[in-house]
Amino acid sequence: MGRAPCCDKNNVKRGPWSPEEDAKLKEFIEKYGTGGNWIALPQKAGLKRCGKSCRLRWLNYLRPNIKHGDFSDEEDRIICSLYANIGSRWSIIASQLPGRTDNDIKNYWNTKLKKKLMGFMHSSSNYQRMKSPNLFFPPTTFQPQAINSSLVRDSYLEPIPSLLHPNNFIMYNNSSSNNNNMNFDQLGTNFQESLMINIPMQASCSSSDGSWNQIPRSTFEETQKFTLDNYGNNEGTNWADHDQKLNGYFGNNIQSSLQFQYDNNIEQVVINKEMISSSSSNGNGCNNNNMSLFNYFNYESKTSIGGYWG
DNA sequence: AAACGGATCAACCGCGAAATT
DNA sequence: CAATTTCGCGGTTGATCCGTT
Repeated sequence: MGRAPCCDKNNVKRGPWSPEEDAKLKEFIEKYGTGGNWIALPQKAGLKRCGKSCRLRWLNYLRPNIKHGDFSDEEDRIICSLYANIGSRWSIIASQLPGRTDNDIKNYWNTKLKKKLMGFMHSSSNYQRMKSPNLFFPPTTFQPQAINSSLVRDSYLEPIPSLLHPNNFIMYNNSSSNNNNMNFDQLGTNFQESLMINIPMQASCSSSDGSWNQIPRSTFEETQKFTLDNYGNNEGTNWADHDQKLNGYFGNNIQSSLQFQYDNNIEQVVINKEMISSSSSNGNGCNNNNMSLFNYFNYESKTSIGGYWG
């Protein structure tokens, strides 16, 4: 036996809303509010609609100050950066864009922005410009709104300096128990190449829930180049081998970030690294084991975006 | 002008979480 | 505390639009 339906589907109207229905719903809510009960609302308002349908119509279309139409470059930047950091948590992303609904942003991402981003990444001229991303995407003036979710709060409370700067996409989870629960999203269907690098934990850990931190940005002291190999590809992923290989490159006290380089038709990843202090435990409930820095690459199309897990 | 196919977006669905009984 | 109800979210659908052949 399945779940009981929220309403009698035979006796409710479905499909697009008429102007009359819109007017009824709007008038009722402006007069009496939702009463904290969407299920009971349609009957009170004289609508032959499911409560869920009323809620959706109000939230996505009728409530005041809804913004429809084209998204600005600044909104694009915010959406991309947040998506890269927290994935498809549309309601949280919407909370950072006044007037935009989660549904709108989701549709916009799926139909336009994702392609726009891919197009950008496919352009070799832009690829060159990515070497100096801040020239292409000047620092944003974005100031995050208050966020209630502790899960994501620490991931992006800092102003995001520029879209597509690799540092913006890097997240790590310092909870070793979650290490096998990688839940990354991939933009392209042609995903072929991944890279995961173990990095040590910072000496200090200020995450409120002990689970999420953002890798700090800093000046890098040394640059190491290498060409992506087949480690960690989508079929037969062997992260352990890959981590071991990269640990061999960098040792235990190296903090790394990634940049891209595109020379002579060979894609390379530049690993920027710096020495940081580390210890086995910092006394804040964070440990240095199983730290991972994660990025992945659509190697064939020279496309990259960050991921997350948790 | 008609047929076709991709793009768009409002709306629906089902699930887990939260609230209520 | 368990059962039930409601909410809120993210994924998906399908009607419509629009450009191309």
